[in-house]
Amino acid sequence: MAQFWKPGAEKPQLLDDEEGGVLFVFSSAFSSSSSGYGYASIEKQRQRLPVYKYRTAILYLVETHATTIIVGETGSGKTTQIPQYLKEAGWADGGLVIACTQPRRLAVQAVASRVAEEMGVKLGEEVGYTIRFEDVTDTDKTRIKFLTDGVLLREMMDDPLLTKYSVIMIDEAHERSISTDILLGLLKKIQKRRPELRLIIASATIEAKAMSAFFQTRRRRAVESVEPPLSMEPAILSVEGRGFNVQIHYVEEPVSDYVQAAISTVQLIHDKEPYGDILVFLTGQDDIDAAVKLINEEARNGGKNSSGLFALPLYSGLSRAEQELIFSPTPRGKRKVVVSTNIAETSLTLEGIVYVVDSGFSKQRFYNPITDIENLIVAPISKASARQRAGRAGRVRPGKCYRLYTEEYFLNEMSAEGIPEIQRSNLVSCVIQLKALGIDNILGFDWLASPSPEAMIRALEVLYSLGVLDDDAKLTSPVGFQVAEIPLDPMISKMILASNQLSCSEEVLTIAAVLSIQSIWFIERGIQKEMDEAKLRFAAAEGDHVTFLNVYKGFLRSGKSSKWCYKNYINYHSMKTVVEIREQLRRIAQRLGIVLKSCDRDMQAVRKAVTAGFFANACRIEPYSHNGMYKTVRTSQEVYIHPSSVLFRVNPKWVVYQSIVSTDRQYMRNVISIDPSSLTEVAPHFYRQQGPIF
DNA sequence: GAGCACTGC
Repeated sequence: MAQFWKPGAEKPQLLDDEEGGVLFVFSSAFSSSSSGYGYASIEKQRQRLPVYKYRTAILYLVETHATTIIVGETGSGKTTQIPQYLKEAGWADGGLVIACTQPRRLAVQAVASRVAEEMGVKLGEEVGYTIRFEDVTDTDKTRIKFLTDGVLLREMMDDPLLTKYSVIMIDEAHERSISTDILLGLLKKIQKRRPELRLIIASATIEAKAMSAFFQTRRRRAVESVEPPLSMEPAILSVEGRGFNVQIHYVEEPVSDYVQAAISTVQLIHDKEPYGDILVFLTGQDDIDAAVKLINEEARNGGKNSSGLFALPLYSGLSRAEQELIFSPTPRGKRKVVVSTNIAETSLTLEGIVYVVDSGFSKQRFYNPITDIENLIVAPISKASARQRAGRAGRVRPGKCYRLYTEEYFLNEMSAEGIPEIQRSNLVSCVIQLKALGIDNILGFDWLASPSPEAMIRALEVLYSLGVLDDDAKLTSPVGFQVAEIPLDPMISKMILASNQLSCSEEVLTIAAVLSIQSIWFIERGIQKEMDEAKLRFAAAEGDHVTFLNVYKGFLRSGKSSKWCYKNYINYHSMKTVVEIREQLRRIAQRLGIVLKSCDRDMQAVRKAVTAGFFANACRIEPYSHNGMYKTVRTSQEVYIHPSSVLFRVNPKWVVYQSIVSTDRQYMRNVISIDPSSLTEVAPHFYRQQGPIF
């Protein structure tokens, strides 16, 4: 491990961290020159951040090491300060740019505007940001650029060595999103070609050792031609956070029902503890709605200990108004309980939380490459997640965290880190992106965590069947390159390409945009009947895809009205996103030479285009089936049409689906009826191999 | 008869 201290400075201490690894900590503040901006109060605030006393150390490490790993808890100020330190030290001189990536759009925007404010510059000039649909940068002026890691990956398609950047900081690396993992693998490759490029990997947890081992190049010797010599060995620096102390409580015996246990714990806190809001982590909408109802009923029925207690749900599917409720300050004499999914673990930060109740579970995605199905499964969280959850209690003052599992379980059974997303997902998009960047040997790629060979092979098979890869697993021309250019699931991209010859690109672009978001329907319990009736107003006999076209037309006709959406139980937010994605796709399609044409009422063409992308997901209803059982053509799996589909209970003989959700049954989502002859027509190579099926 | 969370030229 890298050992460094600045000559003449106090020698840093080596400390054992709690996982038994060695960390590098500086024991006293380093002197730091003022940056000279005329904002005294902001400058003072900056200096109060924990990261400030490491300023000189960070700059020295970045100068002398190709890769610097910074472990810093929330509140250390690393995200906003380090890019500024680098800029002040001259890393953006000569027209170069300092990049800092985030996994989420909101974080990119928030951090960029904060940094622009601190520097006293207009956002979009010296400090800018880029997220999908929004490029707030100026090619000539922007020196510090915040962006999502997905955008940086896309930028590599045009500039594989990312030559305009002098330093790239990958933030929140511990979250291990697919994009982060791919990016880190590629950046390691770039480093070999561009030794002058500096990487900073910022992570909240002590995964630093694994990360450091990954960036350890075989060539251990330093590059000595430069001064000071550049070490290829990663440096690790730990920066403390600024959270308050959180006292952890465990249950003595394992609980059997964590919803019930969470409710009792909330009541216990309300009964015994001083004021302060409570955040409860459960797994999904079902659990959450049930818990909220029970807590509020107890409070209303005048349970003597429950007065003043009120509970609110929090999950991604909530409307704007419901979300605002959660962020409004708690009235005096009241105690707010927010019952949330994982969304409150990383994406949203609630102020005023003093108590956290942690069920120890979350819903996680798992991919099975054999069946090619992604499942959502309630699974135990990792120690890292548990710490993150606990930390939510210490933002305003010292707090308490009640874990609904035993200490013994936490210490001995809970895994240190979660399984990285790349090992839990379908890899088609990831593989095509690597192929487009010229990485031909996917199996031999230098992964931070290697996906299973089965998953990689499955992805290669799917891409081969789509005609995106050839026999040598190289991108085909033009189809492969075109599909890679479109920022969507390759099956959807293939559907768009097919629409060109079928003269229905206008319709298919709309369908593609809708298929690439979660759902356009507004979801609320208790009003199912009204919602179903509203859906019937748009329902098309062909299936969900054509229904989406009807909704989109209606939305445009209403003048993109939010009222119209509300009246029709359609998610206004989703529709706005659909319009944006469609516009982006329209531009890309035109660049790819796709002629924008409408097929008017000829839905045959639309069905054929959908089939050209999703032929591998063809299903036939079981003969004499009275419960709507289908079998997939490829693997003969039992599947059913999802109750949210307009084809639910309609059960046409042949369908293709977009995806499968797996609960007690395997449900097909987004289903369209097809003519089986079109399968052999659009994918003869695929259906000839499968043997006689009709 | 039913939905963890993010994200992309």
